[in-house]
Amino acid sequence: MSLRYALLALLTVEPMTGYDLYKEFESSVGHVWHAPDSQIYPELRRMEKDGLLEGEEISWGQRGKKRQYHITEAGVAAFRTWMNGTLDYARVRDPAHLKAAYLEWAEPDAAREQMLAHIRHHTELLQQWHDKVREIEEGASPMLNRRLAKVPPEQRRKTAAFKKFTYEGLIARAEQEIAWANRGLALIDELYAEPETADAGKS
Amino acid sequence: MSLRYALLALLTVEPMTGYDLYKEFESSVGHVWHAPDSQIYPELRRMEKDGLLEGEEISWGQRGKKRQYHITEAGVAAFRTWMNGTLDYARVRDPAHLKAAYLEWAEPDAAREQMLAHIRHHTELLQQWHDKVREIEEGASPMLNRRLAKVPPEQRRKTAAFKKFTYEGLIARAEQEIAWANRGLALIDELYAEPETADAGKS
DNA sequence: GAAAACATGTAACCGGTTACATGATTCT
DNA sequence: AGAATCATGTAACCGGTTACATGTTTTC
Repeated sequence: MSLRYALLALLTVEPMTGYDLYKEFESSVGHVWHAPDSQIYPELRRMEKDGLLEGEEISWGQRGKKRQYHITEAGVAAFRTWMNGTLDYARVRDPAHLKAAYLEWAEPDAAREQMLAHIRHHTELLQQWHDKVREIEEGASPMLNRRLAKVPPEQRRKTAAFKKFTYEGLIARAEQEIAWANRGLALIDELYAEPETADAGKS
Repeated sequence: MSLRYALLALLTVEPMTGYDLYKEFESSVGHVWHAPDSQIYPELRRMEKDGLLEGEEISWGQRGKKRQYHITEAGVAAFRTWMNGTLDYARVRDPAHLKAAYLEWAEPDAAREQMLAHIRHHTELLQQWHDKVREIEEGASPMLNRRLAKVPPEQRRKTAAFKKFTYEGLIARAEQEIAWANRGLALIDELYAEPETADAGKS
């Protein structure tokens, strides 16, 4: 159900179309919550039916039109309620660590490749998140700037600080994952390249 | 589809019933991959149909019976193939960080409570994982011991090392999450308890 | 004129969750 | 005798993914 609140979060800034929101899910919010367009459009309809949003047909060019949604008071209240409530944490389900636990079943090169893939994956994320933090620090994030413009001055510091705090957490996590995978590479080397204990016995 | 491979991983040690496997999912593998019994039983049936397992009716007490599954050669091959292949990483979907990004919408106490809940959650996990590592180090893990007994001597070191490596990664992650939430608490205090800038303006 | 971007959906499927349902055995 | 544990499922639902489908507008 977090998709709904991610959408509400964005719509507290300004009215948007499904496509606008989808674009945001490919960049800003997409860094903490991903959603494909095929999930966004129907969810917006449901949210409208539930009174959290109001949609308005807007013409676009000659024949085209688009539907712009703005958040209702009920929507703001729902978002606030969600923000004040507690989350329940999902049970662990982590394919990378599941595989790591049985890495003795993989060929040494395949095992190394898993660790390298883990590093590549998290390095990419790290890059994105670093860029985001820099954007926030330089005041170069369009979405955040529009949000800040809407918010009373005393709140601006908080708004920016929590965004930065979020990305810093993600960065620390990615760095940890990279460090772990590097330890994995070292471990694989240690376990498989042992020249002196020349035990030729093979299974 | 990881459930299937988690089940195969366990069944490489010895034949088990659905209930045995379910118990393991509450303790050992459950730490990296959770699954409820209602998912395990039908999956075992499907795996049998796919030739990865063979089930055998075993009588239990007077009238009772249970179905014990053992892995087939095809099952071992499928597991090995999965272990040698690469994983694709799911897109980020992280409710805790999503909420953190908009924490200015929560009451200060609610914001603190989120951070405390984050700390509590990860402290619990940390506890479990530390216990697991200790168990591995002391050779007190029944499942791992049975696995080690089945494996050729040269492999034992690897088998235990990768388990420990996995848990150490989870521990480092949990510690990082706790550190992040503590930084969050400090940030909330800093942002909300600012006595000198007595800006009485409220929205 | 073609390609990229804007715009909005439906449908089939899949993995996972929650609730329901039942009964046997073993332990105290 | 009753509780805990062993044992095995079904069914409804839900959130998310992938594929399909279509058309407009803007940019090059």
